Amino acid sequence: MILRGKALRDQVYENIRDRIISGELHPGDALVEVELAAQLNVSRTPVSNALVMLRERGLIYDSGGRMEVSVLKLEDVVNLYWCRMGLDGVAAFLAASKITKPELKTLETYLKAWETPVQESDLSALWVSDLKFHHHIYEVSHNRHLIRFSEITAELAAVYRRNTIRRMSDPQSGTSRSRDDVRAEHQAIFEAIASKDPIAAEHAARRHIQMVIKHLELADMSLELREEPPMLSAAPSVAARSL
Amino acid sequence: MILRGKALRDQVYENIRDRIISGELHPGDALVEVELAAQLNVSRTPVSNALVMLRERGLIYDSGGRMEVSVLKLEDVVNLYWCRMGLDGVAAFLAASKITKPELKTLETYLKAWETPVQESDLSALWVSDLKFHHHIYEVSHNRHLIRFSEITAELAAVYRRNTIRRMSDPQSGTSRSRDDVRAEHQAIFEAIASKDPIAAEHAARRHIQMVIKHLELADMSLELREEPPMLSAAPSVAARSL
DNA sequence: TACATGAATGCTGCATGCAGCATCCCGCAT
DNA sequence: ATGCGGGATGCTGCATGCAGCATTCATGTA
Repeated sequence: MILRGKALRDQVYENIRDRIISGELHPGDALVEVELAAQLNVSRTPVSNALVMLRERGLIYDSGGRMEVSVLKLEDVVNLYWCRMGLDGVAAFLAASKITKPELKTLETYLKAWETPVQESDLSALWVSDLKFHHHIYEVSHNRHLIRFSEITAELAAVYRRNTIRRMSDPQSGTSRSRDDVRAEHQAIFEAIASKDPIAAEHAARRHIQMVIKHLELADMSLELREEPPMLSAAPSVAARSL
Repeated sequence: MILRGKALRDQVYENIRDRIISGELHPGDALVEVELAAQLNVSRTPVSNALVMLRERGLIYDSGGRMEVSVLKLEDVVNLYWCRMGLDGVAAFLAASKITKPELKTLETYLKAWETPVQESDLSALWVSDLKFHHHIYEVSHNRHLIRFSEITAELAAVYRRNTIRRMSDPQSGTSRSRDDVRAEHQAIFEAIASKDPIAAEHAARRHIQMVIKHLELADMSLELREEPPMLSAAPSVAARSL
């Protein structure tokens, strides 16, 4: 059930991380070692280690002894994407410098996913493609530090995305970017990399993130205006928190 | 001796980190929990936790169960500085956007340290100024993720610097950058930030890191040419390893 | 009624015991 | 001499015991 060849603490880490990203654990929720240990049928030790790892990556934080799921405000996520702008830019630059034929073909595969029509409901499929596309550029950079940072930022961004997904993608908000916009930006990145033009690639990658940041701020503004009816998504976080 | 108000594991983390950076622990050295615990008069638990933290930050790595001090090759460090180029650029951009008068004054203080003549022997003083200068730009960006990444990269770079310091600064190598070069680059960054010109600031910051990368590669080349007499610095790592 | 004080609870952090695994060394056989 | 095998060693990872600290709740007093 929870046993494999891998180290227990890593499994616990992944489990908690996924539960945070999936929204099962809400921002602000306290992470109690004995509870988690009981849930996963392990002792407190691997849980404690996993919490240290989670803290190192910013997914949880130390609230005076208690560990709690990080609460990412818009400012945090915008800050996160500022990092991404720098990192994605460099990754695209390096990728354009050294990408190989087969790597390029793989990248094209992820790009194409945006062209095939997708159900409105199945936005998650697009996200996966999006993640794969960007991650592959990092892989191609063959820069392990860059890859590490991309993973950290991706995990953090995923948490925020989860907690705002329904709100962000709400068609009524009118702030959702069209898939075509995103696709076009990805296309530009891809073409610059394909034509081995590092400067153009970096430029395109940065431009893409700039649009994301712009959209984040716009969406947030529109949300605040409509925030009167508390929140239409998921279970009220208050209830979950007291659990 | 080792007790304070802070958590033991954090103290252990700092202790080991500093010993890695100072060169007391060499790349490839095995980190044995019981040994470290005995040296610091603590149990294995906080040591184990510290090792998890160190691993998360890339200072050590898992070598099939054993934890060993990371071995940073030139390629790794160049990769690290590619990250820095993206991050420093963004930090400078943000700093130029929002720096305040007092913050600017502080930054100028660190800049000035490069103007006062320093003994050839006391290069470490310059490094500290260098670190403070760059770190302050990150602080001013008021972006906690950016600050985090800067600390991670700075720690890793410090390890490499330690292991190449004597070689790099060897006057005979002829590859050392003059202090004036560095000072001029810092000056450019400072002026762009002072004049609240984000684009110029990012440009200057990136240019600075580009020079660092260039210098790293040059220095390494010249080292390889003179590498015949194994290594003139420190104790042979073989001996230290078997210790 | 409001505030202060003290006890009980619950959780973390550290220490230690235990088992499993890999490594290394030595001896034996080819 | 070399290669193979078995035993001993040492280390990690996990479990658990223990103490200290903070929070909370209840009770007593102003």
